[in-house]
Amino acid sequence: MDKVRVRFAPSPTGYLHIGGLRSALYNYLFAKKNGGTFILKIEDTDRKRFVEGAVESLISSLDWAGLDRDEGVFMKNQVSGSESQKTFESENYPGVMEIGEFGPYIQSERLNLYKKYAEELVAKDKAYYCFCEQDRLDKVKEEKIANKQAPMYDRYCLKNVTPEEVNGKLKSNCAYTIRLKVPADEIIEFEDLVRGKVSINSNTIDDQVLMKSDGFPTYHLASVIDDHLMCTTHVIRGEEWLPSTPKHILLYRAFGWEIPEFAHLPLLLSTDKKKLSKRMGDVAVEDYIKNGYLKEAIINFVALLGWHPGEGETQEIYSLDELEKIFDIKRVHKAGAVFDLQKLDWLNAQYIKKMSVDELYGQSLKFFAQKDFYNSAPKEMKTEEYLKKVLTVEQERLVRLSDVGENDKFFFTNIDYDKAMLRWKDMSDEALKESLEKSKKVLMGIDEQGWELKNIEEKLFAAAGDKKGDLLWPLRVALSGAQKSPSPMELAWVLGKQESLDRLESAINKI
RNA sequence: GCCGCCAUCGUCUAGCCCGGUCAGGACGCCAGGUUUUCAUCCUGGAAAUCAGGGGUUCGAAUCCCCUUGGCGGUACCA
Repeated sequence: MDKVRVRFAPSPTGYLHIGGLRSALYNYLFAKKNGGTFILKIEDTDRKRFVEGAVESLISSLDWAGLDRDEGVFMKNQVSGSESQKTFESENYPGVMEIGEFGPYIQSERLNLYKKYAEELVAKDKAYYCFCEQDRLDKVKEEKIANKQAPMYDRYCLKNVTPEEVNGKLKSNCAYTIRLKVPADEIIEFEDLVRGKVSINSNTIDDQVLMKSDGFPTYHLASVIDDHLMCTTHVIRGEEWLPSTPKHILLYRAFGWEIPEFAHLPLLLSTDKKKLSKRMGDVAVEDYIKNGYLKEAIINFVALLGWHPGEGETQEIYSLDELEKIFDIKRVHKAGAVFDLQKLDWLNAQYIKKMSVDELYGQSLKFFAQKDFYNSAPKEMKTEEYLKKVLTVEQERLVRLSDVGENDKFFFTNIDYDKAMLRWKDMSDEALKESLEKSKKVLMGIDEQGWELKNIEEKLFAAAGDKKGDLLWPLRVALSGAQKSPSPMELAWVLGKQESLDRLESAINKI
């Protein structure tokens, strides 16, 4: 077999869709597993749906996820000078660089190529010029639907326009499209890597437009030409392409080109089992990044949506490295998978627990910076040391990075609470005051050097004896102003000696 | 409408190819335990008559057929 070459080919119509990320991931994993090449190309042939900045956004989401390309489209600042491969700047996107022998990798920069091949198809009598205007096309479609027929093009231009007329219209710059001449009564069959044998009767296939009147190719033409010229060996893409694959096969045949292998991935569905859409919540990878999900969790989660390593594998946590080793395209499911956030949350929490405090700190800073309670906190509560302590305590409770501090705002703000909250069970005021004084005494007895979690715990537990609640509950509330919080020892440790004593003092003053 | 694809706990799934364990795991849910609260963690539980119906077979989630349902496509969008 030729060296494996696969591609991810998004359209710059918005941000990277979570389903797109999964397609990219499966392509990437398939390439890695087989020692192949992973290529990123851009399908920007629809000028109406083009979104400014989308190419750059697509690239940055892919990079965030760590799906490194071997070839294709990159940001300029990513390209190091020592690349041995051919590199060149994109014509249409200023910040973008293309790397590889098969470029350009952006379809809008390959227009001449598509035109040439489309004309070749006409010359071979595999395609024809069509001069029909949209009005007529719409009318034909309406009639067919009214007659309960498939709404296909009626081949008017193939049947009624003579070659002389074609030449005349071409010379006078009439708008035209080029359509595929689909042969009649043919069963088109192919072997899909995940679905097995798929077959369709050519009579149900429309004479697909290949070149649009604006001079741009349609997806069908462009992707086939690219895949051939770029030596793509495996076309791994979403299931929505399954019905048009026979058109692509017809195209390969018309050109006399070798047909690549196909693998059509099941769709990602929202909880109502419909195709995952914006209405059901976030679908853009960027949104997940903003919401504090880790790339490890997203990759892990999305990998298992429609694929499983097989019998005997009961593990749920897989790193990208592991996935690269065990991925098998033949084990991809056929049925669509519902995208359910609960398991993602669980996975995310698992990965957060596994992080070092340094890592957690590094990734949490930008989330802290978005919080009002953090921004208005005093300087000493924004130091690296202080935040790392907060994070140490929060680590096992965090589900998303964006939650940092949310449940422990008292680490950053003045606290305010009702005196009654201080009371453990039916403690008297007397006993309560005594309890707080006792805590104060214990904490005062620990010097700054000894202000370590372990030491604080030891001393406080020793003082509490077997009536832990009597001592610890009032202390918790005094330090946090909250009923739910980390342990009072952790609170004291994070807050530091002075702040802890201050908060205790003001609790005592409430009584 | 027409064409195509698909179908195991609420969700992600193992098992299906090579018929023969109470159909296994994970998330979520419920209960209990650990714990000064919350979270973590541990233990246990409920949860799929394998979409339905027919075959084939001593025996079917697994093989065959039909039905139903869901999804996708049906654009000068990808």
